[in-house]
Amino acid sequence: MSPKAVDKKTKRQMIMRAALEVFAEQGTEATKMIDIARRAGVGKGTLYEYFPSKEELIAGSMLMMMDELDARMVERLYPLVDPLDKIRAFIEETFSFFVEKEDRVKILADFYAAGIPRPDSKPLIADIDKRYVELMEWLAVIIDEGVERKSFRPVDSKQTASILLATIDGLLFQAMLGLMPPDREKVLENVISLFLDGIKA
Amino acid sequence: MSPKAVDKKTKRQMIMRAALEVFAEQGTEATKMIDIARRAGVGKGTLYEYFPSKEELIAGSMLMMMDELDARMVERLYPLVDPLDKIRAFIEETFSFFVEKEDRVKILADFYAAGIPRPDSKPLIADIDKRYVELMEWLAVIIDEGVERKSFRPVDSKQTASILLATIDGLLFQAMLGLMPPDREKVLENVISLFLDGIKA
Amino acid sequence: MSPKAVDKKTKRQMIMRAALEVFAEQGTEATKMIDIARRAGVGKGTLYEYFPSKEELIAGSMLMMMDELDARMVERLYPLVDPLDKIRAFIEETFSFFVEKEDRVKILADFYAAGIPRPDSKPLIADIDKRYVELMEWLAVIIDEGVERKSFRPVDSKQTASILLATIDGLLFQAMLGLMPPDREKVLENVISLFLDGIKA
Amino acid sequence: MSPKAVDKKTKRQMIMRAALEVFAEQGTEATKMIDIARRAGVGKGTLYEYFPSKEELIAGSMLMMMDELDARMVERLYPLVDPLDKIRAFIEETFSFFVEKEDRVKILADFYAAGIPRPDSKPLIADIDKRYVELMEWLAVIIDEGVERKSFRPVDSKQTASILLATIDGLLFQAMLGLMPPDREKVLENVISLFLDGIKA
DNA sequence: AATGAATGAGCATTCATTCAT
DNA sequence: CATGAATGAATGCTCATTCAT
Repeated sequence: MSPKAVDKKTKRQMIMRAALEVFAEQGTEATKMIDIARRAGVGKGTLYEYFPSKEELIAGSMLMMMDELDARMVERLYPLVDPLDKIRAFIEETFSFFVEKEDRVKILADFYAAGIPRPDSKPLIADIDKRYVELMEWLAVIIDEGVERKSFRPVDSKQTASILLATIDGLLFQAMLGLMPPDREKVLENVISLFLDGIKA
Repeated sequence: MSPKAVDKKTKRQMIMRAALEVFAEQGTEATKMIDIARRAGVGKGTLYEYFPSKEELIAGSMLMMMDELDARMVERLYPLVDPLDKIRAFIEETFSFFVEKEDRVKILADFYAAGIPRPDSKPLIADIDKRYVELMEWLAVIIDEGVERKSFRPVDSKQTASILLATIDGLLFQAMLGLMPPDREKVLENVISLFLDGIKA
Repeated sequence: MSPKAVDKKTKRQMIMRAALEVFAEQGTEATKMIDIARRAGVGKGTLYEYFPSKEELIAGSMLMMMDELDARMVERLYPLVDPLDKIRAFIEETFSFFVEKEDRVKILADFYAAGIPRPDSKPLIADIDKRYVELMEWLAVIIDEGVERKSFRPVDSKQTASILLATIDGLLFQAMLGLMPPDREKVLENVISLFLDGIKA
Repeated sequence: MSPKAVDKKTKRQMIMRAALEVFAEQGTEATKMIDIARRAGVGKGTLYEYFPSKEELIAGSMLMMMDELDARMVERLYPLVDPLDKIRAFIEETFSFFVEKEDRVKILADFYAAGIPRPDSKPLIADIDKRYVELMEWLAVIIDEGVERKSFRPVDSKQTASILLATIDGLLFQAMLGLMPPDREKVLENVISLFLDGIKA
């Protein structure tokens, strides 16, 4: 990797980071290229040196965000052994990720919208569903471990993973709407407890 | 209510229904007023006789959809007594609603996006969060009933409702991305079972 | 043809006429859509009600011009019998057409450029070459008549037509550059005389 | 002239030659500076070391082409004595020049367009009309010689030159549109014969 | 009331030109 | 000298909205 290449890559990332900020504040649609350029501190034309179109810039930014979350997740879960700890950490980490950076959660609606398959045009982000499935399979492995260790009931691990992921997504959407209660700690505990013990008396 | 007034209201609804179809297919942003007009079989100008702007037409359509879901939910749950039956019916009904009509689920991303509070502009749909909260409180009441009847553990009913709603939303989002497994019946059973019994061995 | 249709067609022509004026003054490339709109006394968007793109507006205008010349030519030559008269009238009419309307001749370069076949993109005006060939064949018929009547030497009528047309075009290009002598009458006479008698002593 | 200076001049010409190639393929307007730079094998900035603007590069290239044609013409006609031979050679040489180099003829439309006087902006190539006039006068001298030697009728030599030049230009334009018949030899013969003997029986 | 032709504000994108290296 | 990354002025085109009929 020549120093040039690093610079180019770094600048690309800087632009995507600026874009994500503005996307979060205004939504991808309402965001104009000039807004991103100004936020990134570059000229409008410069954006097109790094991305062929607004669409690609959106897709790139979103994928970068996914990669960052993935990386953090791997790093966080790597040292853990107990499946229960892993799941707890998974939920915690996801929440932290989307809340720590101002408004990052507000990207989520655009993010999902970008993955919707439409009849006459490919989805904005091609493999968002594959990424999602990978995540689910990763969780499923953890759940399988738990089942093997007799920590969990013998559940359908894939569907259980799907449901857990759904719950996390759903809660993030509530946060997006401003509905999350201030004590996230307690919410987390309740999710864990509900997920583990159910609601039945 | 004069017959004229009824006609007006009916036509308004017809337009909103046409709009929802197109929104589902293309997303609200990509949908042009002319698309809606054509689908509704009216002229472009006519839309503006019934809605002052595209924004209001979007908001109106979404609220109509919410009202329809509400009405169906009330009708479906009204005869039920057992809190468990009510919750099961709630989940079932929500899924049916979003799946029975071709692609209705694809409106969801736009729907949530419409409710995001933005710094410099009010959310497209003003009270989406209140509606959401009402729904949650409704569910909370059901859960409270269950707790009272000792069917459920003594949980924080509001948070539990929030979590259940989140799970349902999340699963619908997965469906939106085309990830739902074909056997919704089984998914439903798993959700219910997980929600009731948790995962713990 | 309903009155609406007439209006639509008429307005389309009005726009093309305005466009031709501006094209002549500035060249097609330097002409902005807003220039044409202003000249036509309509809004910018209106142009797009009648033409899907600038390219199509250019092509349409040029074709209209060709049609006008064709129509005039037919009308002018129709009453004539003597091939020599026809050829003289053909040359006269072409010159008048391009000179009578201020600067119409200045469209010619763009006009021909529009017909150039390019490797990776179809020519702007698809059948300009066919139109040109038709014109040549038309002239060839006249020349054949002249040969038959023994007014002309037995020449290759197609090539002779090609050459005559070339001469006319070439003179128009000179006019375009501002090189035409003021006494067009005399030029015409010289062309006719040269074409008929050659230069040889 | 220092060796450096020669290099500079040589490089300038190399750039102009590259430019002409691209102009022929795409037209001057569609040609981007980067296209020329790549074809010339230099950086985009380098072009501006040799030409202050795209406009000047176009003008320079066109003038270079004219100079090349002039030089060839002088060399070709210099040994000839008979005015008829000169004229034949003139026509032949012009045709060869524009056909031998792939697509050179396709520059012609842009070339003429560049010479059109526009109301609010000087023509791209300032003296193209003067060059054209010089060429005509040169031809006129040849014709005068022919008249003097009684080879030609006593014609208006300037107008005759204009007409001959027009014919050549017009035929080149036909070639530009792809209309030239494959047997250029025969076309040439016909032009000569028509020009000399006319068409009259 | 219903319509759709007309409109122009607004935006993504292009590309000639500059200038730091 | 040579370069190409950076720039922003310039423009084709879209589409929500208006309003005369």
